[in-house]
Amino acid sequence: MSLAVRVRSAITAALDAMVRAGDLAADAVEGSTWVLERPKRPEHGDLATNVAMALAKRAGQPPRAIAEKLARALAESDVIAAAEVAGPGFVNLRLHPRVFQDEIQEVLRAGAGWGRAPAATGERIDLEFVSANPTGPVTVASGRNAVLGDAVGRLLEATGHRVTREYYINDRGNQVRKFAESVRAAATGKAPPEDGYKGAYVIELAGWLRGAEPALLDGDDVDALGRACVTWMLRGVPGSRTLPGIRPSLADLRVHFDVWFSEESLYRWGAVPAVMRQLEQGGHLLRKDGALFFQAPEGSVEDKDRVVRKSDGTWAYFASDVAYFADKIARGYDRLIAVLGADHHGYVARVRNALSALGLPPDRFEALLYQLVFITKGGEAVKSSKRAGNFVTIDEVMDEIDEAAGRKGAGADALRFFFLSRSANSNVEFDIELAKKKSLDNPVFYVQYGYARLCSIHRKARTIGLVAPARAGLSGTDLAKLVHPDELAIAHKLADFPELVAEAAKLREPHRIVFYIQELARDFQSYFTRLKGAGDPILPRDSARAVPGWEATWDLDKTHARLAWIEAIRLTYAQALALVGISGPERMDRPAEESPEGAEDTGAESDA
RNA sequence: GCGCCCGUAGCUCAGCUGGAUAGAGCAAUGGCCUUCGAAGCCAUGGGUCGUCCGUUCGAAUCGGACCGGGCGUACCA
Repeated sequence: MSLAVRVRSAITAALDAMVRAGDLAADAVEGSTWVLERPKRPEHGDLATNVAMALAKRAGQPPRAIAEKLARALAESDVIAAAEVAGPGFVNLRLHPRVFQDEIQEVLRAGAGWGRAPAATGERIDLEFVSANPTGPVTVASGRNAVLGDAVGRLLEATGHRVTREYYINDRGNQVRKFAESVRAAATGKAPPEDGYKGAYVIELAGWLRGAEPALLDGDDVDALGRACVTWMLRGVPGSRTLPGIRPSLADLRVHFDVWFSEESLYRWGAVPAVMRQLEQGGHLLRKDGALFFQAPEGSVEDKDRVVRKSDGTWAYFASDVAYFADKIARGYDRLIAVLGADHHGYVARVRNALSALGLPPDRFEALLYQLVFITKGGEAVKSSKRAGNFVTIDEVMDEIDEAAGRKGAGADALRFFFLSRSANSNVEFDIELAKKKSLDNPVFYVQYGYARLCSIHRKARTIGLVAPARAGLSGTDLAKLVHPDELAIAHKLADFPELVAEAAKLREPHRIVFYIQELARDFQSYFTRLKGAGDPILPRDSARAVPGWEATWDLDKTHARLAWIEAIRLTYAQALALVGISGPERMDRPAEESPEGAEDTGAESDA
């Protein structure tokens, strides 16, 4: 049983006892809502409750009077060591160390399942994210979408939902046509068309298609060429750094999809006209100025009429979107989540209205909006545009950081941490120069270093013949040896983890996990360093072990208890990192120091 | 104009389903490595929580008005 549940039931039992003793009216307790919270200040106890204040009105007693009686009644409990009344009527609780020690056992018993709900007990969720136009590489701006969507997916899975990760490929329409025309122009050495794509990758793609798809390049089927371009954009050009491919780039970020859904396929299967016919039969389409509009349903204040077929006879993107969402619902999901930049927020009402018009449940659609990423360079705003070809790709950022850290994947870790360490509601400024220059200052490395150190303690323990009891079961380990206040406090923090995961998943807020990891890392590092200063090492030092008969004076039980505790921390840490897709390295070597400027450098000035 | 998001320390951000003396990282200053990992630890300084009004025993948190910023309000996607 979890710590919070144990404490809550102790309070409930005490309230019941008060009712039986006539100290409290039964109907005051019935249906009341009160909270158990972590006080900010340690003097206020391990936990505190506002129950006395919450009951005061209905009980017809002053909060402090109820609190006093509750504190006395709690004295009977075996989980609460002390209860005292404070302030306007808070009851501050101090728990028996045993409660925290038991929690270590809970963590170890749960193992890799710690913090996770049983699988496949929740909803079937379709999670659509990224879905960036396949007319350019993955930019840092899309990276935020990718990382957020992926982390939310991990959270949803951890809380028992079945998640399909989906990328909607806009592989038709104006943008793709323009892209194809730009590639064709580049292949023949011509200037790109007006509003065409100008990046270096366009030229690279053209060169590649010259070998791979010459017939398409020279033919006159722009749509077919467009599809080929999209295919190669997704897949990447072998060996190219300019065109690594959307799919491999995302894979480097540890973002994977179950479904790559083609917009064009909705037309190929006739889904768009079918859905439009249905809307028309329902009287939701309106002809105006030679175009066809979707009429927002009566009473929907949110949105106005939207074009579905332009006056030139082509379908607008909104037509395929309606068909797409209808298709998703037909696939039987309980919930459709789309991760969207804030610039798409108007889209939410549009999709909901269309679903209602089709007689489908609009509430199944949920938008997860995040604020936009502003790219700057040395503080100056950079206008990012795929068409103009000036953008920052996640690959260049990841490569740069990988190199600085001397470890493949460090860039993905840093990027993920950067985007996930703030709420989706806050704007992000991404400074290219800063990101590259200070890449090793990213707090993710602090967090990872903390993980590596936990692992290192286990390694060291093994070399002197000690094995964390956790790994072989806890039998014989006396967790009562964990008495250091920090050890109990950290155990308490571990106890918070499952509830935190549930909360973060419910709110779709992975940044909560990131903050938790940082706190856990800090708490342990602080404890560890201070323990060293206090001359109370976890493991016997080499010099101590050199003395014959050292075992007689060493408290081996305490060491075992601490190793079990460390394993519980490591496990929680690993689970938390996995939830946000950040790697937990077992070792981390400090990257080679840059040689001090000019130290050995008697040669020419650089960049003269 | 209307709609959504934001305004918290010098900077970047947590905290916002109401709780006690508002937190972290970076930056600044001063300490701490002869053995378990110093990418660290400890300490100090730094805040009218945009402004005003309201609700409440209690407001950074809820409501209203205003100020400032971002985004949207396309026959672009």
